[in-house]
Amino acid sequence: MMPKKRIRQVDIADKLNVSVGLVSLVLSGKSHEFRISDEMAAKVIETAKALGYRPNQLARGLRTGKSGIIGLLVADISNPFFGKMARCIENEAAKLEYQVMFGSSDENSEKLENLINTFSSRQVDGMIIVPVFDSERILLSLQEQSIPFVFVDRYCEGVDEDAVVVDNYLGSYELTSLLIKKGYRKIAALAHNLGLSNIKERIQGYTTALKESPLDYPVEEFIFEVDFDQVDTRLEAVLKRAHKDGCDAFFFANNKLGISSLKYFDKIGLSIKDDIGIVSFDNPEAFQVTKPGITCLEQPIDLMCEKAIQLLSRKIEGRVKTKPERISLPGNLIIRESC
Amino acid sequence: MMPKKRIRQVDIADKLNVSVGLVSLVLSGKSHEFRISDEMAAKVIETAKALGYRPNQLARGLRTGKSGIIGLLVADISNPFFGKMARCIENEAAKLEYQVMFGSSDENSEKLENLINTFSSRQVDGMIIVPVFDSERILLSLQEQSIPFVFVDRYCEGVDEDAVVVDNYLGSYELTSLLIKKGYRKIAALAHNLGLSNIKERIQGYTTALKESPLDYPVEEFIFEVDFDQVDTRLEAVLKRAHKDGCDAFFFANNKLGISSLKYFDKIGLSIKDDIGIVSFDNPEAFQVTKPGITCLEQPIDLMCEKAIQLLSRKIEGRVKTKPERISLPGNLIIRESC
DNA sequence: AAACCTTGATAAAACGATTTAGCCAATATT
DNA sequence: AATATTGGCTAAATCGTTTTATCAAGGTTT
Repeated sequence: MMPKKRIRQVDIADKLNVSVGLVSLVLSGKSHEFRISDEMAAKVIETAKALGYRPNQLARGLRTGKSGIIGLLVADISNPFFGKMARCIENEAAKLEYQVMFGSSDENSEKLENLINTFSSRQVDGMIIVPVFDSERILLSLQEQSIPFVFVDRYCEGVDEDAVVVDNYLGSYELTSLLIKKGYRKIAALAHNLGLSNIKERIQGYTTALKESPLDYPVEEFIFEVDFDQVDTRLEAVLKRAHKDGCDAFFFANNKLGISSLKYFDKIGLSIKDDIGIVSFDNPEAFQVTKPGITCLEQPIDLMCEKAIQLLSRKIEGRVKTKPERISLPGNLIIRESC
Repeated sequence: MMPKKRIRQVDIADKLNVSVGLVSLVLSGKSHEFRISDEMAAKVIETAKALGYRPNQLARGLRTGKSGIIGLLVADISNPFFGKMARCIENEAAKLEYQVMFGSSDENSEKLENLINTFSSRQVDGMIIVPVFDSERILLSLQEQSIPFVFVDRYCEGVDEDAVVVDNYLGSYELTSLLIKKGYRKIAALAHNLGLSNIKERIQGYTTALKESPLDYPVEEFIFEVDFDQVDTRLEAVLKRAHKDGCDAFFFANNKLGISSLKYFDKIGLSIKDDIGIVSFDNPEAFQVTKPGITCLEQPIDLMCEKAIQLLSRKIEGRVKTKPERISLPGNLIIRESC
């Protein structure tokens, strides 16, 4: 069986005894603009279809300088939060005829750097980036390469670019206030990296809510940082420790920590709602099916992605814009039975 | 501030007063093969680094005929099962210096066709495909284009290509047998599309286990098909109906149905384990944190992806191979408290 | 009849790499 | 001394498009 060669514009041109240029003009819809006769145009389109022509986007991209690809850089595509994000970005990008290429940084700035560099090498037209800790340098260098990008979920302090995030401060403030209102007396906060912009804001909201409350204890002593790769080794101990120190409620700064902790509470034998109160950022399915359901702050991922692609595409198309925007969208407080 | 032009090989060549060809040879590591002097090679590499050269993969791809991109076509990247898959494919692909571009078909053959066509247009070197119902035609046409691809999770009956799947039959057989052993008398099965190869096998395993058991009722009458887009409208009624008809246990053919049903059982007021027994395919986090935990069959996603990329890469590299393989890997039965 | 449009096409130069054929010294071989 | 070999490089074709400049032929205008 023959390997069957791909059909190129020149094949169409040869068949019709015309030039490649003409074929190109017709196929890219410039017939009228370049006064190609309607009959000729029709013939070209017809044989293109008949031969099963598909444009070679590599060649087209090389010539036009646009690859039609958007790079999506998340911490981990297998995290349902980023999975949802990927899906929303995919949908929005598709509307503008972009394809999405993704990469997971694992919250590691070196990996992020590698990904950014390969994506740049692949001539992506723009990137949607979830920046990680300590990635300022590479992001500044990306700026210098003048490849358009926007931040989502978090931003990088030293890098002045568009960003779309949930209102982290308000969300945490609401979650924490709820715990306080319910009568919990000592609330621990857990986060995986206190250096990230979104986490900082979340801790800020948490702290402020407590400071404004009648509760009076050294809040800072009950903010715990448990890195992702320490979940298996340290999380259980931290939870036990906090409980032993009198914490009767927990604020989780993201879904991973919330979910993992659920397992440990069960193991330790602490009953949620009866023994301890719980609130968390994000709204993964696990929070919806577990009993009691977990009170949480759902992020408007679809809206965030819509905005992000809007910002990105106008950058790509070079539509001017005075200053980078930092868009903050309200989260959705979902009250369940965990507190 | 200047737009700062990208550095090309010719810029390096000009700076050193040599030809582009030489620069290319050096940078692609062919110095020795083409007897470029070590000092020259060193100079090229040095200035490449100094100027911050990054190869243009579009140009390279156009010339070499390899884009370095693998297309991943799943049903929905936001489904944690496919999210995990994406992550594993990403990791395996990275080892071979491939980037991954993804697309979600939503179990829709038209969408799949569009995605396959755009991916083909983008010159992906190969694709990992989760085929959907009624996609035989487009897949055969892909075969004719001689673009390498392998199936994962399911295969398409009429298309003879490599496939990597979990042992669906055995997994379902084990899950169902467990329910039978626990003493449940009437077990309903729910699936979202009985036409898919993996679902067929799962139903086969379920049916066989029942037929081999002392239980004696018309099994076929308790196999329910609830499409993804009918979950909100029909699932609750189906569950109620089955329970009213005497079903005391449920077999779910995938995570989506299992998770959604959990919510409805809660709503209907049926207590899992006390009132009904439950088993499901897949092992999403929701099954791990809910109480009681859901007994399920975990798929070896990492292994499946490893195999899939192996098969794909050997196809891409044209390494001969007698016949397409259909690899079936054993699942991992996880026994929890839901039955 | 010369000058001018108009219409409908073509030819050729890009885009940035890879890759092959070949050139010219200098050295080695017979 | 003539020829072959080797080392080190260059020139040019090529990948499949897009895009601009150009051209031929016919129709209008003076």
